[in-house]
Order: sequence, then structure tokens, then C-alpha cells
Amino acid sequence: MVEGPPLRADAQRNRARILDAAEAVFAEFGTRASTEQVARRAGVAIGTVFRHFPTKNDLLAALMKRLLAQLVEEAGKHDLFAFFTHLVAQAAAKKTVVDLLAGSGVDIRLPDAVGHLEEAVGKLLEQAQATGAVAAPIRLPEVMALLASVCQGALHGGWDEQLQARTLTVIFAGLKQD
Amino acid sequence: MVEGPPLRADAQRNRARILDAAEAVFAEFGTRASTEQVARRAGVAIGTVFRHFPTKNDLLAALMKRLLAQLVEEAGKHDLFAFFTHLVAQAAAKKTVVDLLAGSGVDIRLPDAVGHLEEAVGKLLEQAQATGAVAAPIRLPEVMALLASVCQGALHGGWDEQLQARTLTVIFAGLKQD
DNA sequence: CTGGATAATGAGTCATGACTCGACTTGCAG
DNA sequence: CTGCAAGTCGAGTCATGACTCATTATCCAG
Repeated sequence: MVEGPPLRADAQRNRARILDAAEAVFAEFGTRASTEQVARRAGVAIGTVFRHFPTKNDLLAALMKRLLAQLVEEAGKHDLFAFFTHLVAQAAAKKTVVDLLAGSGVDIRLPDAVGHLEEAVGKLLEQAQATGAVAAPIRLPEVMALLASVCQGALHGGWDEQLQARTLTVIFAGLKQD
Repeated sequence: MVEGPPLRADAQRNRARILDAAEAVFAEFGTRASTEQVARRAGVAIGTVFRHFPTKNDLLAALMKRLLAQLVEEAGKHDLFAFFTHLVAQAAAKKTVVDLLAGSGVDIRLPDAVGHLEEAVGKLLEQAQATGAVAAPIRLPEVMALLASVCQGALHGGWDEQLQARTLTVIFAGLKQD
């Protein structure tokens, strides 16, 4: 993470705009959407996008980092079950994260960012187990696995609210008593 | 499903080879692998592939149909929990089905083929509920949803055997008592 | 103000991949 | 056998999309 000299004001503004545009475009069309499309939505020429993010992968990585940070923050506002529910409901909006966590075509390494999310969920798990809401033998890996799975399922399957609820009910029951 | 006159012997052979090659290639590289690659593996010129399957989508649809039929057949050999376990273990090998059921980029409509799978799983569910292995209020949609989710999770997350087992344990517990 | 460094622009390059088509082969009916 | 319809071949077309770079525009330190 080498920081050069600080960015010029216009550059900073554009960088932010590009990330916002990328979030919207990739959420709507998936990570296969073109860089052109992102540039257009950001109201910026394509060269500018590549000045800030030398490759499309770099753009995706930067976006991913931002989105994961948001998730970590949200984790702090919920208990484990509520976090699950919230994520599933948001799955479509956060298509990018789900896609990327799924490793669909693009490879991106963000060990620390993902680590922070695991850490946050780990805390929720501890709390839930302290309350007895989740059975003792449950460990973090399977909770993360279930979280990722159910997000992908919800995203790709186009679940309605009722199906979301019924599916989560099964998982919560499974977590409660192993 | 209009059938023209029967295919010539060599054409039939090639059609089968192409489908086999497609299964292998798409399983290894995902559905983004090129038609060229499939042709090479089949030992056939690219024009031949396009003679049999006018578009890449047609090829994927035909392959999907075959794979789903296999799944339906396998469903008959297992009880519900065993089928889950089997599918998860095979997730990587059947990447294509998972990808396509996930609708990743390609749109394919195979309502009847998917319908048959649902039917087969429906039977397993009934049996499991008759035995008391699965709680009564569970319905087919959430079972299908869980099945799809966990396959995607396993595929994209690269779960090891232990994680597969632990994750499935949670789901099975959830199905047993709602 | 202003000069030079920083940034933006967008037409152009290059690679890839789906799909076409006219020349050539080959299975098979008669 | 043999003629020809059915099938194969693979170089070529076209579209798309990542990335470049010479030119032009904009910031901001002094």
C-alpha cells in the first residue's frame, strides 16, 4: 500500500465517482459489464478509469474492499441471525460482493479484508453462543460457508421473501441445535 | 423438439464427442471457455460444433439437459441426505450444472428438465418425512433452495471434506426439526 | 498570475471469441 | 460401384472489450 503524493482535487472527485459508478453498474449487470459502461455512468472518459485503476481487476479489487468494509460495519449493528437475514435480503443489491466472493471469473486477493469480515462474524457467533441461541459445537468456518452459500442461492435463484424466510428458518434451526 | 431425418453415423459419433468434450471443458474452465476449446478437445473442427449446435447457448442447453437427466437418475439411488452429500461432493465435477442453474451469464430455459429434478427430489422429501427424518412443515422449495445454495457454496468456496461435513450437519439438523 | 506538473480525453491497437461459408470428404441408397 | 446429399473443414468476418498514448485541459505552488 504505497501512497504517492496526495491526489489533486479533481482526481479525488473522479476516483470516488468511478467507484460509485462501478458499484452500480456491476451490481446491475454483474462483473462482466465493460469498463466503458462504468466510465459512461461515472461521466468520465475511459482513459480516466484506467489512470486510476490500471486494470479492470484493480477496479474490482478496490470496489470489493469498500464493499467488504461496509459489511463489517453492518455486522456490528446486528446479531448473527439478523445479519444473515439482512445479507440475504441485500444479496441482489450486493451482487458484486457475492460474485467476487464466489470467484466468478476474476481472481482477487484481499486476505485482510475478508479476514476482517470473518472476525466480525466470529464475534456475532460468540455472542450467539453465549446466549444459547446457537449450539456450542458450531464453529466459524461452517457459519461463513452457510452465509456465502445462502447469499449465492438467494442472488441467483431470485428467491421471494417467503422462500428467503423459509430457507433461513431451516438454517437457524440447524444452528440452534446441532 | 422437431426431429429431422436420422443423422449419418459419423455425425452421430461427432455429436456425442462434442457433448463429452463440452462437459469436460466447461467443468474445468467454466462456461466461459471458448467453443474453439471444446472443438479441439473433441478432435473436430469448429465448424462442426456449430453445425450441431448453432449457437453456444444451444450447446450449453443440450449439455445441461444431459447433466440434469443424470442427476435425476442418481436421485433414485439415494435418500434425501445422501443425495445432498453426494451432490456437494460432486459439485466441482459438475461445475457446469451449478454454473448454469446459477444463471451465470447464460440464459437457458429447460423448464421440464428442471421440473423432473424437482419431482425426483420431491419424492426423496416425502420419503424422508414419512420416516420422520425430516420435519413435517418443510416444503420442497426451501429444500431445492438449500440444495442449490450449498452446491454453489461448495463449488466456489473450495470446501474441504471436513467443512462439507460440518456444513451439511447444520442443514440436516435444521431439516430434522424445524 | 502563470508555468509546469498532474490529470482527462477518446480515437486507436490488439486480442479474443462467436459465428459464417465456400471448398472439400464421406456415408450410404439404389 | 457411383452420385450426391449430408457432413466436415478451417480460414475469414465481425463485434466486443481491455488497455495505450499523444494531445489537450486543469489544478495549484510560488
